Amino acid sequence: MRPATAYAQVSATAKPLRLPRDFYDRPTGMVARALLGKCLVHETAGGRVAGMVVETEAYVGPHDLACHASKGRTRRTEVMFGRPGHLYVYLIYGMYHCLNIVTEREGHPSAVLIRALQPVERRGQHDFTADARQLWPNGPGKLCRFLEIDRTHNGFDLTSGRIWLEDRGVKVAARQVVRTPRIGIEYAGEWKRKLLRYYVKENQWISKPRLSSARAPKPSDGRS
DNA sequence: CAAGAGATCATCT
DNA sequence: GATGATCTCTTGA
Repeated sequence: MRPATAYAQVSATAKPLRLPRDFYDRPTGMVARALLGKCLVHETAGGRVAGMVVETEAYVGPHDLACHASKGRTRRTEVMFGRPGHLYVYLIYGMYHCLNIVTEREGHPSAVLIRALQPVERRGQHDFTADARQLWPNGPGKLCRFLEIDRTHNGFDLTSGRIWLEDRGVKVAARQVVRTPRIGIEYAGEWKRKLLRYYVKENQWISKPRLSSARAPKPSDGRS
């Protein structure tokens, strides 16, 4: 028998359950926290692709200067003003997509950015350690490639259809949750300092942001 | 290891 | 016409 891997921990769980709309209809920071440990699944024409959420960021509303909706209600941000539980996907830097999940009541524009997944399955494949790093879902742009999601999926309803989030019984304890400022929002004034990024402590699949100020505060955490 | 540049385009002014 | 919720590669100490 192989030793227990992180994946084994993910797969040996209770009955999968698609998260209902109520899950997303809560304060955005709460949803960002609750998403840690949940499994994001895309049933593609070529097979199932799935990963466990290990890193998120909350974009809490029109007053949040880092939130796209703070610039008003436009065609791009329209989805965020709608019902919770839908995808907000946009193209960034001309080459990458970012996947967000709309939160809170209709009319309140807010969303959670999924920044990293721990890979669980890709068309029958369950071991990803030998993959090229480029294929890993350990970053907002890279996880969209992994999940085969692009802006054609913008507005997709997660409560019905071939993309969804489910609870596989993985519990992320409070002591395992690290909070830091969000990444790449230098323009956001006071809001860049708010602790709205959440990730699973010591998980090897969290993204590798370049901003040292946004890194985990404790170098002693990662003894290398 | 840190810092900088380039790729590349939809969206908004 | 400028910008950006990214990522990889290159350079240099």
